[in-house]
Amino acid sequence: MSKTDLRIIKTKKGIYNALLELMREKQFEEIKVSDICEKALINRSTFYAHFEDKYELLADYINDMKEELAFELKKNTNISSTKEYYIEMIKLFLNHIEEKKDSYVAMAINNKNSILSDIIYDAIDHDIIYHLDKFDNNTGVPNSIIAKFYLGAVVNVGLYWVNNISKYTKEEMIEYLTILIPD
Amino acid sequence: MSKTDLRIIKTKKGIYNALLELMREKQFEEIKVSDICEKALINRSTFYAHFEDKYELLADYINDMKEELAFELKKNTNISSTKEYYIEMIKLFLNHIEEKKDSYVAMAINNKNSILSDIIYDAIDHDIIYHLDKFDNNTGVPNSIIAKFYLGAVVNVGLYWVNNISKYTKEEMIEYLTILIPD
DNA sequence: TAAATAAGCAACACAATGTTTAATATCTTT
DNA sequence: AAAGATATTAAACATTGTGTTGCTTATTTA
Repeated sequence: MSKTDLRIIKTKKGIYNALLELMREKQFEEIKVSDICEKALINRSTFYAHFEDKYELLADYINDMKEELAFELKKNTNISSTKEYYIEMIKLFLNHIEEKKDSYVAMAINNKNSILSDIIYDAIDHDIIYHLDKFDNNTGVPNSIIAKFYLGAVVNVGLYWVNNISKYTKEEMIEYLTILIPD
Repeated sequence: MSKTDLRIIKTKKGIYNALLELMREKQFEEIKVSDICEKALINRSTFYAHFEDKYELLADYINDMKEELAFELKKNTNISSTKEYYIEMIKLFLNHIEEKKDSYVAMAINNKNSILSDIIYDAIDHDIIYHLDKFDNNTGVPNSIIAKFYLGAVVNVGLYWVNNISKYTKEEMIEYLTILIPD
């Protein structure tokens, strides 16, 4: 298992950056493979050597973000109570947004949050249901629906923050969500 | 101000239906203008007489759904309390999904809920903030964030229902949401 | 430094888009 | 029901972006 050729790493990184920049300017659909190549300073055939098309490129990018987020969320070892678990999750989630701000904001600008939702839901959804199943539930509401409810709530607030990231600090956001989530 | 030519109404309707059918089969991106025309039994130049491209077509369709939903939600005259307002909203919302099931399910199948979220958020968002501003808020959390929180929650549960519409009845969904929303 | 391989270049076929024209069908109006 | 208006058709066309290929050049690895 030899390491990847430096040139490959370099061009791939260039392609990703070009995509990100372009997504800040216009909708993904309007972006041409040739635009990406122009910005990344590579030949078009080089692009096709690495990706089938721009959709695969985006999928790869999204997948990376998804994996990174999922990796971060795995750090949540707090299993004392449901509420504490949620809060810890939220902290990890907002931290990650703050760190990868550029990617998140570009996605938010570009696609009306839809891609972002996909990323986040996929990363969190399973984990949360699995967690809920470990606790008693005397509400009469199926766990799957409880999970969707709070997941949707937190993600939507998170997205709002991505779109208004200068308006509130991360600490304020955590405080607000802590209040809104019931004990 | 004369009324619209019957031919126009007919072809536009045909185009919308064709789009809907195709979206049940494949992703919007994969759908060609010529596919739509083939299914709608019209000439391609006719399509271009009505729409700039398939994106405008989809935008128009989405806009119609948005307006219909917003129209339904206006029927919410319940201003007694915040909770009752929410519940009434949810009922109108789920009713509308049930009535326009075909459109919603096609969108859900097709685009991972992203388009749907746009439709619903846009229709509800303003209304909900406006409503919240009329009541006292002693939680310490800004109204805009409270709105995003519950809106995200309800919409996400709604989307889950769209994707699993046979699993629970509308009445069950209303019951669950009534439990999850605090007094 | 030699061998391997990634990137560049240029030409290509191809598919789908969007436009235009004149002929034809359908609708509206009187 | 006929005349006039206009939406639709069919066919041809230019254009654009895609994806591929064969060959050359540059960079990296070992």
